[in-house]
Amino acid sequence: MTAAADTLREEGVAGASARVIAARAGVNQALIFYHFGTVSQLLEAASRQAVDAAVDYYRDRFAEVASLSDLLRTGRELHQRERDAGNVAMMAQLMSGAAGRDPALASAARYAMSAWTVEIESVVQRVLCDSPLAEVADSAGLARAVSASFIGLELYEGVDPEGAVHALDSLEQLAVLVDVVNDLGPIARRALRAKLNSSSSARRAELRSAISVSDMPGA
Amino acid sequence: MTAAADTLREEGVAGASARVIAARAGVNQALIFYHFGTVSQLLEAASRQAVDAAVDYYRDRFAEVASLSDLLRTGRELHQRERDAGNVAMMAQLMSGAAGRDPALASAARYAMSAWTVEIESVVQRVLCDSPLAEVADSAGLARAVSASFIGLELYEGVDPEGAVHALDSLEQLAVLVDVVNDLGPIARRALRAKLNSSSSARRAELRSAISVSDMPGA
DNA sequence: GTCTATAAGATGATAGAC
DNA sequence: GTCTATCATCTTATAGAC
Repeated sequence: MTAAADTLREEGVAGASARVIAARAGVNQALIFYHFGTVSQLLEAASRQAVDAAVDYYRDRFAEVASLSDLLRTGRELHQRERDAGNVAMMAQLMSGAAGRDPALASAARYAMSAWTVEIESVVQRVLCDSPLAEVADSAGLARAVSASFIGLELYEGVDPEGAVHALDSLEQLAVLVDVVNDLGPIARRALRAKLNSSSSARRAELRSAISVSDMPGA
Repeated sequence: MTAAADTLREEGVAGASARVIAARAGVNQALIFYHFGTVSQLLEAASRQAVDAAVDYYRDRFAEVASLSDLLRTGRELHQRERDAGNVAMMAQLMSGAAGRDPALASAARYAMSAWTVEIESVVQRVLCDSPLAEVADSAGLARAVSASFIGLELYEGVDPEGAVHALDSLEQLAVLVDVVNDLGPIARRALRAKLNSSSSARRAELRSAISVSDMPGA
């Protein structure tokens, strides 16, 4: 399973054949089918193990995160560590492999994303609960968006390393924006509420009429 | 080339073999090697064509974008259209295939990302130039981050469609945040400047000393 | 340019010895 | 459980007829 995970990380799904993995593990190719049935099922088992280990490692650390700047610092550390470990690359490969309608890889990708978003969501929710950002931030959706974005950035890094660093830097700069709104407190909260009533509710009304629910509050 | 692009979109890199592509085009497999040399080179040519067509289509539309809400509306439209066309999925497949050290696919992925970020960057720069956000937003890095994030979200969508919609919704909600800071104008600008001096310059100082450049303005 | 035929190799998977 | 040996199948890629 270690050999499978390493091969997936370094060679991608395309290079993760039974023979390549078995050679890396120093065993015979037939063993893979004896123990796991198919190559995809081995990759699934290996990635589940890797994701579980990584998420377990961060659970304690996540629990200590109390503020937004804590979150950003932990996030930076997590990204760098997981990047070096190659787990993000592994998830990216699982997801692109899953697009070729491989049920085992799809299941592995779903599991990995779910494991991460569950943890991230609880942290985001805790940190944002008494911030004006709670008005606009949906922690569940946000956790998924953050996870997915990191997958994309990892793939981008494989293709244009300097560009990816550039992109990450600019996202960090943008985090200052969140900090500012947070610090602005009641002023920001009032401005956000006003915005939400004028723009967003119009879109929501469209949505509601589209699904023929007519119990919206009087405009 | 159309058949190659379609196969890449629908079956992924793993399923994009010479025989599959040729069958889709209704021609013989050997023609691919006659015209393009290798399968990867065909995929490269096909993706360049698709990217060029897509970017050309949006160039005029991008030119009309004048405000931040314009940008968000165009962005939403672009995302939906390109998603349906499958171009984001194609880029995702190119990038994950490139991770397996395929030079032609890597080149194709680089070209696609570059083509999009060049266009997006100019729009972002134009829209943000007289906004307080210009203080923290690096348009080049931001354009790359946005492009990469959409790649990740596309892959995620293939694995968990409802979750991906959720993630996109929450990003749209978060866009209201940007709107608010924009509207707050001078107040936000002052708060941002203050933040940048206190937190970010410390990090920049670390970086500068790390690369042994000592010409930073007196603290 | 397009085809048939074919080489030369990789792949997933199984059968059976040990 | 682990191996060897083998299968059918798929792969890229080339040679040569038309």
